[in-house]
Amino acid sequence: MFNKVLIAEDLDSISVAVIQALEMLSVVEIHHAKYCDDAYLKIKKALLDKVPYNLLISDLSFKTDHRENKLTSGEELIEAVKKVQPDIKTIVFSIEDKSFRIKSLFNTLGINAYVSKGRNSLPELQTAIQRVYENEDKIISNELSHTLRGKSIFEIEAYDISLLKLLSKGYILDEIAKELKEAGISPNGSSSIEKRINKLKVYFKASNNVHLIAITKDLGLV
Amino acid sequence: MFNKVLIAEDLDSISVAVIQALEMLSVVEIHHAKYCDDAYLKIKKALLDKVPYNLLISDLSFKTDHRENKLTSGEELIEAVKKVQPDIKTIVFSIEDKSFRIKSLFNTLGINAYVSKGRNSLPELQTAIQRVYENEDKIISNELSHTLRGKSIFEIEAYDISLLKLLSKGYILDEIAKELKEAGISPNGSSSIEKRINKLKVYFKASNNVHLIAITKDLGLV
DNA sequence: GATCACTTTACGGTTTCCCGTAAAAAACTT
DNA sequence: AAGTTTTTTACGGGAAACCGTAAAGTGATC
Repeated sequence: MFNKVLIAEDLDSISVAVIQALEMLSVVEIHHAKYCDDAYLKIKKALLDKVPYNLLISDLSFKTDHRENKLTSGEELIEAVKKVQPDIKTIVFSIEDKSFRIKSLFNTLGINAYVSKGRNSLPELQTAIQRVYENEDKIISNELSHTLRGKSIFEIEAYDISLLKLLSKGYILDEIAKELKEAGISPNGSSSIEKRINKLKVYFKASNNVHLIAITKDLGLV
Repeated sequence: MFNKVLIAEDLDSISVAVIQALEMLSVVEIHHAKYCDDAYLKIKKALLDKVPYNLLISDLSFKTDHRENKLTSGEELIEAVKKVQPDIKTIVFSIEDKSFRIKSLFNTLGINAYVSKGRNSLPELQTAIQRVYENEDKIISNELSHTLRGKSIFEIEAYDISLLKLLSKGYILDEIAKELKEAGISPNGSSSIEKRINKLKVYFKASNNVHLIAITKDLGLV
């Protein structure tokens, strides 16, 4: 089993449970950080001292408070950590359950497992740790695996997300067109953008732009 | 100390920690429900058996899954519980930190304490339980008390929330007017509604309706 | 009950959204 | 290379949002 594990989790109510779960797996060294910055520093320090961590278990969202932090999310933390220690194993333990976001965690960050906080997540987390230790990869906890399978024909792409983001910032069509042109993204004619937004409205069964943003906000796409 | 306490919390990672915290306060009977419906049934059953709960500690948001549930949120649960057992003490333990929503919990549901899940929430939860036991009321955990003080001049009322809710459902002005008339809420002239939405746009610095909904969604108002 | 302050509603003009159609451009086929 | 399909862009008309102003209603005060 892993002998040195770091947990990045802000909620104390969750971290105590995770620590307990790790103890049951007889991990000897279990460390915990409440802020991403702290977690990053611990990993760098351990690396310098030649006693690096084998595994990082991280949440995605961290509450903001009085403290100024460079790294504010699990994504940022993992990205930064992988730069200094590419061989570290990573498990994301988060409440997030939107397939779009989880997929991108595997693809862009190369995490080893994703466990969704839920009604039976502690055992799932334990088996995920076990399987990652045995060098398995791309592990998704039970509760989620079904939602990730049922994929829709119409795949939401990064382009659609940018449109939704710009819309949610209050931009009007012409402004979005201008923005995309400057960013070198195409299609960028206001008519095409209009059409694409229309597709999104059909797909999400939204009756207008306001409705569309409300729905996609709920889904965590923006 | 309370001798019979019910915890309504879906995440197992959190409930084990809360149970532990209660044990430290030497609560003898600690029960736990992962679904609002289960919690409600437990409370009703205990009441019938003449061994009622003294305290309910509830989360606000519960994940949805395959199971069909009547009660889907902590608010609904507390409202239902208070109808069958008005004297029960209630503490909300949630990640929510929007002053508007917390205020309404005290005012409309009459909860006894609110503890925000955070970096030091377990001790805060313990003292809250202690103080509720000593018949103190309207307790707000440390981390939040400051944010609730700094109040704005323009108070967002329930009326505004309904407008935003209807907007986010994709309703157009005339439809909103119609809806409000049927619900007996006034003002309900489309012009007044327009003006009110305009005030909200100024207040939230939104450039149009889409932007407004994006912002208020982020704030958790809708 | 007349005056004043404030709220609610009505109305009109401009802008943007919404939606269909069609032209232009690009990509693909043979 | 010519034809076909698909994607992108352009255009136009009607609906809704946007924004200012004016009228009608409401309530408090004296």
